[in-house]
Amino acid sequence: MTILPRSYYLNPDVAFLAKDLLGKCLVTQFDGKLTSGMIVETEAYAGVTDKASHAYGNRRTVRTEVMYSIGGTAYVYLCYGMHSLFNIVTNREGIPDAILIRGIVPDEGTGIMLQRTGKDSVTKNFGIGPGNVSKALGIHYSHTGLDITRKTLKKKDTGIWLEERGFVVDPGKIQITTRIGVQYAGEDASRPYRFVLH
DNA sequence: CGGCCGATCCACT
DNA sequence: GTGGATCGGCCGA
Repeated sequence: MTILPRSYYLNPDVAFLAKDLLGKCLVTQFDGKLTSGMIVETEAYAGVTDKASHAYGNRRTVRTEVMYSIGGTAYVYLCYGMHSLFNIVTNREGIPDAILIRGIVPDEGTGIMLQRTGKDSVTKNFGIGPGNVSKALGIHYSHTGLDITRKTLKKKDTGIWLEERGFVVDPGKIQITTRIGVQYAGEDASRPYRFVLH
C-alpha cells in the first residue's frame, strides 16, 4: 500500500489524471473509523477555461478559493443543500483544476458505511453517485482544504488519502462520456471529461 | 438583505 | 419517469 504523493497530483493534464484515478483506492479515517473504496467514476474540471468549473474565468470566492491550492488538496462543497461532493484539487498552486469523485466500490469498513448511509446491505449501486461517496466515507464539507497527501491531521486520528494498491485497470473497461448536469456550460458541456470503470 | 438555484438522491407512480 | 427535500453561496439591489 502506497499513499499517492504530492507529485502525483501536480500533473497539468486534469483529464489524464481523472482517468488515471480509476482503480485507485480512496480512504478516510475519522474518529478511528477507517473506510475505503476503489474509485470507479470521476469527472475532470479544467480550471479557468472550463465553463462547467466553479473557477471559470478565474472566479475567486470564499468557496472556490481552495480550488487554487496546490494539487493534493480536498475541495468539498455542498450541493442542493444536502450533499457534500468530494473533489480533488490538481495541478500547481494557482491553477484551479479539480476532479469530482462520482463513484466507488466499497472495500474496508463496509459495516461503518452501512451505518452512515442507513442501508442494510451493500447493493450493486452502493457508492455510486457523488453524494453517496461522501455519505459512505463520512466526508463532510467542513473537510474542504484538507491535505490528502498525508495520513493524519494534527495528531488526530483523522484524514483523507488515496492509495495505489496495484489494481490493474483494463483500458477496454473504461467508458468516456460527457459530464453529468453541466448543460449550462455551453460548448464545454460536450467535453469528454467523465470516466467510468465497468 | 433577500431570492434564486445547484457537478443530487430517493420514494413513489 | 418524476417531484420533493432542503440550505449555503452567490448575485443583484
